[in-house]
Amino acid sequence: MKLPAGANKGKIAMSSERYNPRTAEPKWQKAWDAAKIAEADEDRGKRKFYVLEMFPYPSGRIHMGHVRNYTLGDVLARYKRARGFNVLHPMGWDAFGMPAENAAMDKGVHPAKWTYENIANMKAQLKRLGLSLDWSREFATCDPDYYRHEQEMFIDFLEKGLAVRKTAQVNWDPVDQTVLANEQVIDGRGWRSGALVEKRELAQWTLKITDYAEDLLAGLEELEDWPEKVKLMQKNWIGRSEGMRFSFRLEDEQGRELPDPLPVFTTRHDTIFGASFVALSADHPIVKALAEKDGAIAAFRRECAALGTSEEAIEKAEKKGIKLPLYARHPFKKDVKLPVYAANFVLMGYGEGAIFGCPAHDQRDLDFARKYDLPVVPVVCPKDTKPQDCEIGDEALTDSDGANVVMINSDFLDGMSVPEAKEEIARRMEDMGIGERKVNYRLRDWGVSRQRYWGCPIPVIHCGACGAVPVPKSDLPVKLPEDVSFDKPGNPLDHHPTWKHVSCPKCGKDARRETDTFDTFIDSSWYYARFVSPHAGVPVEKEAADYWLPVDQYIGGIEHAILHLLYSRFYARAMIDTGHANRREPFRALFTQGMVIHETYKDEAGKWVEPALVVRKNEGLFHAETGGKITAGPVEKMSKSKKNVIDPENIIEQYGADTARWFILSDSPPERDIEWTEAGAEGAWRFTQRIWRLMNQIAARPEAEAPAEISGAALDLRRVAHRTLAAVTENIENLHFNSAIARIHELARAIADFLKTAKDAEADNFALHEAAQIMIQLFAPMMPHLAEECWSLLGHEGLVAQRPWPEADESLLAEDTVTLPIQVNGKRRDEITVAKSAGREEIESSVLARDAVKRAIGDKTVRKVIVVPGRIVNVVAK
RNA sequence: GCGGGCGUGGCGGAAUCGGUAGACGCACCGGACUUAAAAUCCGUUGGCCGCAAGGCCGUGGGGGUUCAAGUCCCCCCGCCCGCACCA
Repeated sequence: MKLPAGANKGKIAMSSERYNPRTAEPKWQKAWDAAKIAEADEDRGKRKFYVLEMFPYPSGRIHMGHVRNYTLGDVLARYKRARGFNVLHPMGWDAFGMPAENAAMDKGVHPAKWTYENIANMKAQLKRLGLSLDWSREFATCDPDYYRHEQEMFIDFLEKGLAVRKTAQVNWDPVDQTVLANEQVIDGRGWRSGALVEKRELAQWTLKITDYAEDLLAGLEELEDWPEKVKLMQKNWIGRSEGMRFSFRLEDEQGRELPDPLPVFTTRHDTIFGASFVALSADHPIVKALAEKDGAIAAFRRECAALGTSEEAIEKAEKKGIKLPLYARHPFKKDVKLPVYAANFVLMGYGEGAIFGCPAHDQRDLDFARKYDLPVVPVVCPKDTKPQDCEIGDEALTDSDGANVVMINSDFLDGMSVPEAKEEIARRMEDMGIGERKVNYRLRDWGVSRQRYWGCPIPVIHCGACGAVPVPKSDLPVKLPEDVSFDKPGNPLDHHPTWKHVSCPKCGKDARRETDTFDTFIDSSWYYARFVSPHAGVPVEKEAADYWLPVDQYIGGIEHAILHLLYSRFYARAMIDTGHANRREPFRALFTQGMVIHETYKDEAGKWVEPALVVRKNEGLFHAETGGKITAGPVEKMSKSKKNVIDPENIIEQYGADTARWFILSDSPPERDIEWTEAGAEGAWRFTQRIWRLMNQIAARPEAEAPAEISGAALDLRRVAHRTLAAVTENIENLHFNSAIARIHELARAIADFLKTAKDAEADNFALHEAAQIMIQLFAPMMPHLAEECWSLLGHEGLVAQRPWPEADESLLAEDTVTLPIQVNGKRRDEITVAKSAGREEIESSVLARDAVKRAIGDKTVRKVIVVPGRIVNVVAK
């Protein structure tokens, strides 16, 4: 658009109305939909960028955490598109799970109806945020077309032996009436219900994640763009430890040797000469067998089972045991028999469920030995202590550093370092054929059976004759029955009159369908891969996966550091081994965002009050309705229970999506918690209006051709604009959105200042239009609606959303003069502006000639002048 | 207990490599415009001393390395997070 100089000038500037997001935002959202800006290009010749945010559970309404998560992803998606990438930015729904069943029980709504209605609501809310999502790829995990592939892959896992049926002690959530995986038990309580978890023996389907323990650990090394914290948490969770598995010969009280030796696991085989007892888990098969004949042992077992696994329970729990009528022969001391106990601190699920106790060098063993008056023999001694002076008090000596300690009281090991002693024992035990080196993991296999309705049916049929038979793939999907009732506790699938009664696919006899459904974490373990070919007849279409995977940037909350992110990494591997994909790591880069937090409020009665009802006056806070005094409490994660929730819907209604997006990006770096404040939101709103006024002023000026010569203030403005462009580009690349926003504020200020004195000259108008255009493009990823509105106001064609990212002019980034701070003895005293090309001597002499410098030097002698080119000058004087 | 992170004005935070500490925003205060309000605009704001010029102190505390430390090293304090009887 070219206007004659002066046309419209004044008129527009005077009449610049306020920017109205309520009309502008829906308009541009429609324009984007029509232009399909967010749909990934099928052209696979282009560089791709797959940005994914953790998909939401369709609870019914979006919350501020979603706004933050999806805004972060959207900024990146829009930016990468402008940089010429073929961007995949999809959205779906993690739609199975308990809340839908709870709604069914509370309100009598069918889980499917409840879920799909919630999805519709939330989708509309997400659209109002102006997110550039490729909705053509949308799916919900409860769509039979999604879960049929999950069933198919499970059948492949079964064939590969990656899925097995195991009877195991499981975590039982008595409130949700279902099994939980280890990862889903937090501090002894169910992750969802918060109920104290009980232990139960149950047969259930298990995925062999432990087969990949080593590879899951090794793979962490390659994940350079994952937060160290998350990698460390996964590493600790996998919990690799190197040690030995070896066996004791056992004798009964009459000295008769038992047929089977007793294997134990240890990482401190070097301390074998300090062994003074052997301890078995209360759930060890030997203890179970003995308990059948001995009431006291049976009672001890019951006592252990009753013990909770919560933090307090473990901390308070005394080391306790019961002597068993057995002895273990020491492998290296001929005549020594060690007493055998069942002990409450030995876990059946780790190692062999049996240990040898060396009290001098393990705190638990020491506590136990003191209680039962067992010998405490030190076998590792600090180098600076004489062996005969080495005594153990209430604290075990656990230092095993080769440099600090030495072996004592250990026959052929005496004088060795701990690593040497370990090696020697390992060698001897291997020679004797009683043990071998072994690596143990803390990680357990993943129990995936859940006794629930609203989940993916496990595609198996139990036949009296044939056992567990996979449903033939041609019969997939095994669909959930729709006519279910929730009036009885327990699993509605199990109660259904007909659903489970089927014939065996193998022999045709009457059989029973598996009524358990999958843990919903399975659904979310491979959804990222489904997005590459969401309508394919196979789980993942190979060519699409080869092009799009892995996810280039994954964004979500830290709370999934272990659960979801570890399961997904396992699934990627299992899918390779079953021929469904070929990327070992699903997420190349991971970003964990902080929470959205808000001040809490209480009224005089101590009840929580929602922020909307709090009025701020000079004298303090008051209740909007009752007028009572309000006390502000700590700033905490938004939660319904504390009522400190801000509904994104209200914010969008009041200020528009751009303001919400801008504020949530501006105040804190994205990995940290951000406090939502009314004042901050208003600040963001004011900024949108300020931009709008600026743009109106510029629009009133004619766009000019670049003049041959440009100097003075116009040149300075161009410099600021191009420098801001370079800085913001780098900030976005590094996800430093808060800093990017600070730079954009500065550019806005520079444009406003320039406008005060700008003439109606070609150079000035050119610089203004250029700066405006750059600024619009810079904030377009963050405030996309306002950007389009300004773009069109300035008369540009098309959509900013489809414009390539601007390039900074290198010649404008370079400075010809530079201002150097001058320090004298490390303290800043003055500054000097010199030509960039100025030499060291030149700078030095002009620095020393300055009054402020002379004053600071006083009567001292200049020893040295340090000139760091382009940085600083430091005069050292004594 | 084990492992990890963080600590900068009234607040959120900025500060590639060690190189002007406090960018930018919020809040506050002062001013302009207005009959008034809203909106907007301009300005001040780390602390102490000083009329000013300027000086001294200052990134949780203490020590160290360096011409120079928020940044590197050692010790301590405080807060936060993860795991937790894992042999």
